[in-house]
Amino acid sequence: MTLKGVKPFSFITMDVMLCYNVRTCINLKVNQNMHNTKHNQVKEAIQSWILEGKVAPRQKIKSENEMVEIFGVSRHTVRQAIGDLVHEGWLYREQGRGTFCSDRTLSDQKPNKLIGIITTYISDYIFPSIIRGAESYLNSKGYSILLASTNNNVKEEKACLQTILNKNIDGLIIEPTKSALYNENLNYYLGLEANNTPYVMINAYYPQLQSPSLTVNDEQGGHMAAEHLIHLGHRRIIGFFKTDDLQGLHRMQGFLRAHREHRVTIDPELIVPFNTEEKEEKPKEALRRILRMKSEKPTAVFCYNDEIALNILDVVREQQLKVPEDLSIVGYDDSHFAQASEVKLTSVKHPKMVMGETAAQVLIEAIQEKGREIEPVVFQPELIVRSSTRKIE
Amino acid sequence: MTLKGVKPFSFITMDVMLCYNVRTCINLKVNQNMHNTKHNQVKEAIQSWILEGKVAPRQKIKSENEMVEIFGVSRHTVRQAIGDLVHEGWLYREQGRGTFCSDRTLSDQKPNKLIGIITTYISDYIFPSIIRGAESYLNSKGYSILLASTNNNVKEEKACLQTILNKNIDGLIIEPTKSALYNENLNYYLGLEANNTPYVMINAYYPQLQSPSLTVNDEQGGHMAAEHLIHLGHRRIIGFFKTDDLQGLHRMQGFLRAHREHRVTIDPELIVPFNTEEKEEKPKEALRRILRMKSEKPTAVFCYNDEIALNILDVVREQQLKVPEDLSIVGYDDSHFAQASEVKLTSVKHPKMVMGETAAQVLIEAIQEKGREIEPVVFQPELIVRSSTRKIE
DNA sequence: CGGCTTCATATGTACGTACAACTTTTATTT
DNA sequence: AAATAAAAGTTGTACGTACATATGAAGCCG
Repeated sequence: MTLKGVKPFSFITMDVMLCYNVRTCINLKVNQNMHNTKHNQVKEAIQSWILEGKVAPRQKIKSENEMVEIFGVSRHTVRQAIGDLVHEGWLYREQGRGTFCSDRTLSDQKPNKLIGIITTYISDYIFPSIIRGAESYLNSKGYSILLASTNNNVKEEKACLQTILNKNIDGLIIEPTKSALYNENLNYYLGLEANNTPYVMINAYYPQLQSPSLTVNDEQGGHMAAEHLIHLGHRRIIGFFKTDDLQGLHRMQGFLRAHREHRVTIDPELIVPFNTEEKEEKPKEALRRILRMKSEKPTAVFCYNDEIALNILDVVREQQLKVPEDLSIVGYDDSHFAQASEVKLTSVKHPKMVMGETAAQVLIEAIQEKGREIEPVVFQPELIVRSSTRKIE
Repeated sequence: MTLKGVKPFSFITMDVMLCYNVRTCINLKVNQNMHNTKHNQVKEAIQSWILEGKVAPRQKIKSENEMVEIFGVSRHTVRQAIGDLVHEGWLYREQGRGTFCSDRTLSDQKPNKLIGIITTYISDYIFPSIIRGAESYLNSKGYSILLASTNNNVKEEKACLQTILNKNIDGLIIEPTKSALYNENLNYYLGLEANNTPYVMINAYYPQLQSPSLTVNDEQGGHMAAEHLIHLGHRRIIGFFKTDDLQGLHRMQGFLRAHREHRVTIDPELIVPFNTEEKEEKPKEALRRILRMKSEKPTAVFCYNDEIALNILDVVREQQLKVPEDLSIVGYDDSHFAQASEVKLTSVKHPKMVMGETAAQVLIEAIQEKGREIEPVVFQPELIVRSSTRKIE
């Protein structure tokens, strides 16, 4: 009874001899693992295929049943051998497809089943949805989540990156800080790549870095919102845009493009940029100022997001105006806020939970299949028309 | 044919059902890893012995044949489960002697600077504040955060506890699931204590377990809200209470006590209990029903939280009533929502970020000063009076 | 008592069968 | 030609058996 396909050893014949051999070896603490069990011989045979280059990484090896024939052993024994090699990282199995040689080029780190997530704000109104989407997917895959937030502050981002990268994570989902500006933490991302740790950026990306990202087509979102208002007959539309992240700039681009395409001239007075620190007061004051102006009154407002829209609504009430009769308003994000007020906001909707989930998904794929490129995903927004906008003459 | 020693699931009976269940779940990308294979159930059972402290390090666990009897599965299956756990470092085997629990304390003694946080909902409107409070404090102390959410579901809580406890955390902040009901995961908390890992509960606690907790005095909050309305002259006050967590029950208690103290009789028709699953529709329908009734109309409403209050506001508008002229409304939590609408809600405010921060603080103290008892903290709520309540005759 | 065997019990190896779950290929139908 | 169904191939789970090997305790005996 011999293991057919293997050269060096035969079974029973060597068995007795080797028993003594092994026993003496044990004292020397050498080759203790080299029991000449059948599954170990099969294991070594497979291993030699890999080492000798007979199978390349990602290439399918012989099926279990073929090996049963080749080695003349039971399937159980073959599975035992393969199982060991899978645990040791030589192979991976895919049900229904086969067993494959893994790419052990730079791996060799025990999987921690740990994913880092860095967001700008934890308590802001839409990020929890994104986190939740990622959380539910990752949890279902047995991964844990390491969470940190940067408060849209580059220094804090640096601190987050440092603490999280110390934890030997398998992957990272990050919403970059102030993406419109130059970021001094680029080195950390380059380090991630050098370390072969996959990462995805959500909501934004650094143009300098060609990093995989999931984004919403904000240019189109801004375009949709503006076009909606223009189609309703509005010609003087105020636009509030946050300009320290790319999302705001893109929304503004789309907003302007819609105006150009429909040959609506833009009054620069009506374009109000602001940054994170000014979000509470600047848009409100700008609106009051614009309403005081002698020139032709604006008839519509596009807001960077629903939160700003609600602030704007406060000013509208204070000025005794009515929505949508006197002023149409379009928000962005389609958050809880959009339906909280007496005026149900027309808003640009985009996937939130799904984005988190997708981020998690592509990340896990990149982890499981080392070396696989993460392809950028762009989500298309959708305009949800409610009662805050109306047609005018 | 059932896996005897394990409570929750039975095999073949569930097997076929779950096949389909799993298949549908896959589309939802949920729980894909939680195959309910027999060897996985056995594995989890053994793992829980360890986590719950039923077997100490270096102690022998039940033999394979005993487990065959206990679980009613084949030896092959038991070996598969044990094999996995050996690979993952939970157990080690010695031929002829038995299988033993490995001593994982010695191996990774180094402080991990890792704190687990388990909440019910991540995306719900006030929890992000709590998480953020904890996050900012912990980050400043150089700790990282491991996050998971239970969706207020006991089964998911179990899964969270298992994955997080695998990660060798230094401490745990947990918001318990459905605290008004009996919880089957108590063993895990006892295991934490046995393992000398400090933990704090927030928002709720299990009376059975004498666990350290941070809570809001919800009884007083309910009392304040009701007393405020009674002082304003209201005598028929509707109360919406969530009754599957302790917070809701406490708010109800305080609400009732205020009525008793001021000798205001309570119409049972006006007390509306609901649970998590019914929160969207039941309160709204109840209000419509009450307003249709022939009896004397109620003049005020107390809502379990601001989210419910906003739903109620929708019904109020639909019925063409005015707030506060026709109906006074008091909310709870003083969330963003309280100021989102045209009616600025009177609401019961409690510390949110501060609670998260305090939880983190006491936990870190308990970690640094081993053996120190964590003293329970009760936060006092505060009534923020806005324009949704008014005096009546 | 010390040393030996024997026996019960534990894990380790190896064989076998059957069916489930998944993927890919082929054949069939529309 | 495209959509659909069936078949074949592959890994995954689970049952069973048998015997090998290692340990520890009980019993035997010089």
